[in-house]
Amino acid sequence: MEARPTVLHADLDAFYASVEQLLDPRLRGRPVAVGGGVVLAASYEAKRVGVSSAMAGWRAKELCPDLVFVKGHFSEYQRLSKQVMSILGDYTPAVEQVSIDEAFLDIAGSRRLFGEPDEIATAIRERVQGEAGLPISIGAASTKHLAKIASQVAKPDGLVVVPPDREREFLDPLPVRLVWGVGPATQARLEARGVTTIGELAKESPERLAALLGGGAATKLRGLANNDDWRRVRSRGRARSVGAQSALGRTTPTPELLAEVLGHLADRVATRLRAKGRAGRTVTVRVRFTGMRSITRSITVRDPVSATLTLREISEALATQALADHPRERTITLLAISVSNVTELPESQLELPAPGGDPNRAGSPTAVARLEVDRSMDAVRTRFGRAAVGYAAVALSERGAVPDEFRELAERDV
DNA sequence: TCTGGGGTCCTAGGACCC
DNA sequence: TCTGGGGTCCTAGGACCC
Repeated sequence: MEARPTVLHADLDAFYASVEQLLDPRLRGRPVAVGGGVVLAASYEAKRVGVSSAMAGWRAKELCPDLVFVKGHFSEYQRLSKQVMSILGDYTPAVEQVSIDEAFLDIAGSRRLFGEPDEIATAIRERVQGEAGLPISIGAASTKHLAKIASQVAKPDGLVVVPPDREREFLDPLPVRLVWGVGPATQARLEARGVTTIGELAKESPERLAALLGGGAATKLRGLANNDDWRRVRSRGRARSVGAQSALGRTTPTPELLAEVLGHLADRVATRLRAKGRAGRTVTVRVRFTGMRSITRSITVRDPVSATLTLREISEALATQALADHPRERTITLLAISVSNVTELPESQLELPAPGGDPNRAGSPTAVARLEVDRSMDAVRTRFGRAAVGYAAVALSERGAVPDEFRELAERDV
């Protein structure tokens, strides 16, 4: 273990909201929420009175009557994120971007050039503020986990360096919720046993934790609480699954509705897969009922799927089955498709026509024809934009959903 | 009026194979 | 004839993260 903090975690503060305040000076110092029906991001002025992301718009307004809603400048988020990541890359090649607004840096090899961790972190913060106009918090420590906790403690607009000889002292009094992997459910279970701080978690017996959380989770959590974190900073690989979902409000699931919504989702997912020359063998459909209860149905097929129509047919069959299994549920609130078991799209799907009309068989005339239609459509869209062409049933009724640009911000490379 | 949309990983049981 | 033990894959659900 390195005897100095060599991992930085850099985290832009209230990113989307900060960008809006940067773009429109009138918003500075005021509580701002990006979004409308639902809060996608909140400024610190809004967070202070309890507004948080994913909160229903009406609820946020209730908590904060002065709240200003803005629609969001999604291309600016993308641009500024790239600019910030590029600044980070000036200090080390080992940058692991976690999301649009967050990254780990391994600065073990940067000391000669740029100085001690606190000097590097300070320089980064000044440059991000000066060049991009955005506040960024940084945590510096010997491991990723600890660096991440340090940046959370540093927020907003701060820097926290944890010296290696004071890690326990730093960690022990903090709430368990700061441990990576402890969400509301785990927190509640731990607190029911009187475990509220990381120090208490670290002292828990392995047996008691395993009984409470299951063996795997217990081992992982004890490790993190004891600061045994071996994870390296490494650039992020490709996504292992691709999905899309649509919240529907309260809706009656007619066959027509399934066809329309799943058609749209299949189109999004399959288009992304084809764009990267990939396909997936496992298709999972999720149906959510009122009260956030949700179920999934999945199937793993022999030949990887990337044709829109094939994905749509499989999804409709799975959704229909899921609904048939729950005949008493009359209302659904969300439909989702996910494709996993992702591999390269085999060339054989185009080159080796097989006999028979089974669209699920790679190389069958039907399968080849479907992919050809898809490729033509992909090409038209590349030239004229997404709305230029689509399946008839997919002519998406705008359900007041989140704009596509926002979806794209969260997409990972397939 | 219960909150969007993109993901990852883990668990547990069953099927199937050797 | 019943028994073992290990490994892999698949499905469903759950928790978590940004």
